Amino acid sequence: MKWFRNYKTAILYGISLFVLLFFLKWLELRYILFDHSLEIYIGSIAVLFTALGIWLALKLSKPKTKTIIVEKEVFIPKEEDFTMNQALIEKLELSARELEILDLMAQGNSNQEIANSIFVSLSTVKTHNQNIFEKLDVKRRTQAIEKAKRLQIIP
Amino acid sequence: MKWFRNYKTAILYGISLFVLLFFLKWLELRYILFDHSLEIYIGSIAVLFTALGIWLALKLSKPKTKTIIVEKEVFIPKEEDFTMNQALIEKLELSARELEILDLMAQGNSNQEIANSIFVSLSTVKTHNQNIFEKLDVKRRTQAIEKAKRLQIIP
DNA sequence: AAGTGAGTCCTACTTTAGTACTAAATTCAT
DNA sequence: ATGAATTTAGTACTAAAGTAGGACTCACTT
Repeated sequence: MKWFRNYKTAILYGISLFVLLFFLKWLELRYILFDHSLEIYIGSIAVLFTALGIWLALKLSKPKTKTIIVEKEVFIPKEEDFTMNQALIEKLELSARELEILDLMAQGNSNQEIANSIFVSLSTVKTHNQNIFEKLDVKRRTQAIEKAKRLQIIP
Repeated sequence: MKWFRNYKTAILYGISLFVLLFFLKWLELRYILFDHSLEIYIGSIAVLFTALGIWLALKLSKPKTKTIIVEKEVFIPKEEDFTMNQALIEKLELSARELEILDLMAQGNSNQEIANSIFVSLSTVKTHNQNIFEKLDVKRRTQAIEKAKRLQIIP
């Protein structure tokens, strides 16, 4: 009987309307000598347009939203749990290009391979490396990779 | 009088409807003789009852509740989620010494540093490296580190 | 006792990485 | 438009890494 609870008022309205129309009909029969079909027509109009109004309101009204925040433990896969430590990157003053090279470095590429993939010379990669090592305060590429991963600068 | 409170709006609506219809009836009695006003009367009925329907739906219907469940990701620090892929290590035939060196390598140590820390010569480390690279099918230490981490051979 | 595999160490060599500069073109905000 | 930062590229050098052999010891197995 859930539907009844939900539409209780609507049903009550319907019943009251029916009773009311019946009462009016009775009034009409007793006091008015008018064309009966007109009254039925008017009543039908009223009922129909009330229904139309209800339908319009229900269909067009914006639903009142209730936001329930449910905390759910999500096991984040390793490749997804990486959130770049933007603040740290800025503090270390690592440029976008340097990060790009750092990433390629961590993937196991040689300087020559990095140079080829980003279309610059080997010299340029080496220069970037120097800056990266200085900024990260490391001596070797392997240290740079380890530190960058530990500091969440690269995945 | 609890029932009155519960169905107050419905009753009030019923009364207002009654009053309204009575008023319309009165209007009808006064002006219905003029045929040209019938269209206006019907139109008024339609508009009024549409409005009533809208009002009824908006005021009396249960508010539509749209429940938005927001799954809040709770960061689970995977402290020691590293389980060494023992099966894979055996398949790759990596010895304990090789794993030890691989680990030190991944921490950013140079071959000389590795040699010093495990009290062997640089040559020995290099020999181990050759075997590690061959077993992991890589060309460089950085690739070895990347692959070993990816395959969960080292943390 | 011979064989095996892991670990050790070596020489000699090539390749790659890294250092220490210099310097120009480009980008970008003030 | 000017100055700072970034990106680019170079030379010349040293250091480290990697390659390709060979060789020895030791523990363990067959």
